[in-house]
Amino acid sequence: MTVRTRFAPSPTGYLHVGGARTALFSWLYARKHGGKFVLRIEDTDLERSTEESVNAILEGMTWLGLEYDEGPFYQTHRFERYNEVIGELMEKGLAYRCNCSRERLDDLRERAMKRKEKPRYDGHCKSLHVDPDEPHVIRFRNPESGTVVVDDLIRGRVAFNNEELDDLIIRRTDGSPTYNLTVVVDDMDMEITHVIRGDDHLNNTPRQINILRALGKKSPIYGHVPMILGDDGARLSKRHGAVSVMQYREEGFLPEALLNYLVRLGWSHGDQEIFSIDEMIELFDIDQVNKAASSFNTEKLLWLNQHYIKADDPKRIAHLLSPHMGNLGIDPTEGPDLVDVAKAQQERAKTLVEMADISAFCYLDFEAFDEKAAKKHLRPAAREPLEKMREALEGLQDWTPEALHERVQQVSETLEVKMGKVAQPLRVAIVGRAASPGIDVTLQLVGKEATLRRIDMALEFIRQREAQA
RNA sequence: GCUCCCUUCGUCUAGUGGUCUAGGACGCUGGCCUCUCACGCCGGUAACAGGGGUUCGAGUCCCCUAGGGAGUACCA
Repeated sequence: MTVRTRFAPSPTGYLHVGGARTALFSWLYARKHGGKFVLRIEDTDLERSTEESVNAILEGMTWLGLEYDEGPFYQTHRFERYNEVIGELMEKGLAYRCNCSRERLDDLRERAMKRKEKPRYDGHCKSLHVDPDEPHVIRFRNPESGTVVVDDLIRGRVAFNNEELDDLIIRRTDGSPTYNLTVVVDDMDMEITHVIRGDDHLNNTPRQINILRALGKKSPIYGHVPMILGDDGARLSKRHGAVSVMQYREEGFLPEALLNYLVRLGWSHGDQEIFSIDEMIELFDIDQVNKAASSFNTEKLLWLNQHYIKADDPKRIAHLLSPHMGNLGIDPTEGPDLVDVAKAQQERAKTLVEMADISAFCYLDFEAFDEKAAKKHLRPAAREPLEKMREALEGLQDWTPEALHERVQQVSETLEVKMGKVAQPLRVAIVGRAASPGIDVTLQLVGKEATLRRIDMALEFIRQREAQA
């Protein structure tokens, strides 16, 4: 049997991390077993579905590299097929027309709640004849007794009593099919073998199995993955910051970091934290996924992101960094090679946005020195070291880290001070802040011209300070 | 309300009856390294929701309680 899994989002918003993880698990399962991964867009809710959402979901999947083998299939293109199946159920007496008014239904629900019972449709129209020409919905005739057992890959055996279920609507008054019918038909037609989806669907599963049975089909294997909560343990929502996958890209995250974070949320392989895509495919197993919901922890994602930034090829980092430099109004071709910058900053940034921020000095003069840094390092005592450095650098032709390092060292030896006494003021002078890569590399990236100009700025700053004192 | 699901450090998790005075990771924190920041290295902090059973022995099996979550739509 060839494994076939699917991801079936409804296009009512962007791709969020919960959906992305479900898609990842589904994708991994298919990849692991040499199967196919199908993408299906569940857009039968014509009111809420939008094309922008479809595009946002597709974009998110592409960014994460979760490529699908078939699809995207759109449910709105398959209404004819759904009606065919509904017709089949009608013919076999497994579905019936119902013209109960909303008022009657609301009343029914209210009374059941009052009696402390689960609200269920009472089957009022089950044995009545409803004229096909008058407005009506079609309901599925759910078995009245017996149990439905779901052997869930993650939850284990879960049993439901048919008494708890009611005759659900499978076609609306406007003729459109409803979710529980379309999933069943699609999973059946697309020959989905493993349905891996969010556990908010666990309660729907027995209904779907019943429809499948009525159609004389075997049900697929289910795996209901728990949901993801926000940092605070509450349900993930917009107030938790980035929940949209694409927003993580904008915030400077690497797709492999998000993927690695997501795969470890609810799943583990011993003590291993870092997984390449190939390792995930090899080691992941859906039945080892935790049953409990887990909280999204941005701190750990940040750590993983830094790990991947550190480990990646500087050329790729530079490539990904480029647009973030652009966001700061910097054209990276007008200055040092961005690859060298990336190489110098790889160990210093948790995100590409942060890397762009701490690298801007390589391309642009800053407006002002960081207040704290200037106060501490651009003081009168720094004037002499800076003047000496300026002299030492002005005549330097060989602007390489080695030569630069030597000059800084020479100046500190001449002045008989520790290297920090020279390097720190110099750093603040040319970077504007107190932190940067090694002073030699920093000098190299800034370049001779800007270095001398900025040292002069710093000296002027110190002079003014002396004048004020 | 009713049905279903869940419960190990703050967070992600290991743990499938004895090797658990509960391991790893993030975070936080002490130190080392050091021209700054970061990286790296060494150390510390912190958990089996509560209560009953079963068993020679329970984080691990069963029951109850509590607390979370989902569903209960002519949404998906």
